[in-house]
Amino acid sequence: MATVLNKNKDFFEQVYQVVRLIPSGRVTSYGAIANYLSAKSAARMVGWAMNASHKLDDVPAHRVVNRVGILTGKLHFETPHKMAALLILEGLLIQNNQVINFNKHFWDPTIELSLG
DNA sequence: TGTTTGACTGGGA
DNA sequence: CTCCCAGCCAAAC
Repeated sequence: MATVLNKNKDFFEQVYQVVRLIPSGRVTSYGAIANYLSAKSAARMVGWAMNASHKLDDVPAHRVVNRVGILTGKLHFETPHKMAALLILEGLLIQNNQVINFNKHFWDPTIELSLG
């Protein structure tokens, strides 16, 4: 089963569904989500979608960082330190706005959701 | 209806 | 190694 998601929904909703599947203590990148949804494109759209996810409380946007593991979206949270704080509570190490051992905690939807 | 922007990414200089 | 540029595509103006 390659698609646990409802592709009939809007692009934004597709992004939300993937983000909701990210386990606690794990992180992924905008590009990874974009790659899983519409094949290697619109990484920016994922970020744009997250911007509209504020109204939703089920979308752990703090688990989505850029390809290097930097919390680029922290400034869009309620408070700048909110994003890092949430990740730290989940057992991650944040230093200099960046996730330590990012590759170790990286959660790739293309892998995690296709092999399942 | 056309232009600008953006929580990104990869490649080149 | 750091800095710059082009591509990506939907929403906002």
